[in-house]
Amino acid sequence: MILASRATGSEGRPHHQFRLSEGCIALSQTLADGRRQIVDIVGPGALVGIVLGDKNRMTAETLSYCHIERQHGDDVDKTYSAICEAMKRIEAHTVLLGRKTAPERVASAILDLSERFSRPQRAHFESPVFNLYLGRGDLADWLGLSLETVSRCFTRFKRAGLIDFDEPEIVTLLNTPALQAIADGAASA
Amino acid sequence: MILASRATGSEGRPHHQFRLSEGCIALSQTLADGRRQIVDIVGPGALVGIVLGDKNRMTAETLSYCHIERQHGDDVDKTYSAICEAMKRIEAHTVLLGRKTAPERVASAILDLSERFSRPQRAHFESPVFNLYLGRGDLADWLGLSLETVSRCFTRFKRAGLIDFDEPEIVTLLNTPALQAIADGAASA
DNA sequence: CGCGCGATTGATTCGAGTCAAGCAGTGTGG
DNA sequence: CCACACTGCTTGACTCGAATCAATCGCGCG
Repeated sequence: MILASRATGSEGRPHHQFRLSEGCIALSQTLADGRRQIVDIVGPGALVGIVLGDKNRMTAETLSYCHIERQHGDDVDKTYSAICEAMKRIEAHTVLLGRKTAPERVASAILDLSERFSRPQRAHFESPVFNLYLGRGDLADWLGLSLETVSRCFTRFKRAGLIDFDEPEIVTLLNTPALQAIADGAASA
Repeated sequence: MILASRATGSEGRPHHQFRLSEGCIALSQTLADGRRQIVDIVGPGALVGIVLGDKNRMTAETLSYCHIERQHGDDVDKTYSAICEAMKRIEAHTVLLGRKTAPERVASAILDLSERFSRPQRAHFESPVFNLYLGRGDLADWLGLSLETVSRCFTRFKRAGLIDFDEPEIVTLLNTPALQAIADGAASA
């Protein structure tokens, strides 16, 4: 499914925003020769359409069943805090893309997505399990890597006992602190 | 000069924003081991403090003499369009960091900065000259490259007759379309 | 002068990309 | 039911672009 990117009026600020209440959406841009970069992954609670901005050539595609509700633009405080969230995500991602190594990127992504898409845990002592809505190729386009490199990092983390997965999209976190250390650039592998 | 990053109220939306009327400011984040990433370069007319968001650990440093004026937060339309501009900049930069090669990044940066910091041209047939407010190291931290790679790209463009410079911070554009082609990933070198 | 800082240039290394199989799961049609 | 194609993931061998390491240069300054 492709969403049209018309959430705003012709020039001024938008009269309403769209809030994603359920699901996962990827916003991406593509260069002339086909190189693709996913600019943001939108999860439940976030606004679709801010990142789209006003006149940006941006493609949005849903990565799951999605439910979007209209939020009236009058709720300025709510909108403002959602914009701040989006900014924070993109800033953090900028650092990731500019300065982190491949394993650091993948660890960061796993932790980020696990927080935003974690399934309700049955018991508090269970390891958190979550659904990666992105395939390896989408992850690559989000993290500025190649599909193969992403895959290699996953198997490396799996072999190191940091994560586990049987189906490649359903991931269990086995050692969150170690992953965090890698994501922060404090650990070697 | 280091600016404190307190432009907002404790939790809600800010009561006022700060608009940069003159000069150039770099907003950056740094990883534990010292790797630095400049997240945005703020030029005249743009708001300082949006990108800072609410609770972001972000360093702002001026790269020139700067003049900042307070803009009251009530001017929502103006603020909104400034936010859109900032979003556009960061989105474009995300694509740059994730998917562009070193020469493409440098060409993009030169064109971006030339637009935002071009000196008034004496005559319309003159080649545009502008002041790079960033040194090679800052450019590297902005473009996700090493200082040396940035330098090499500059000399490469100079030898190819695309740009010229005597002092390394004052650049003349000699072939804007070719630079644009490189920036867009449509040309090889 | 001698020092320090920023930029340039060169030689070498290395991380991630590319190219190329191979494998499992899923669906389709004979 | 099986052969076949197709899609997404994994794995391995090799290449290459950019990082790193290391001089060197030029300039401003105490």
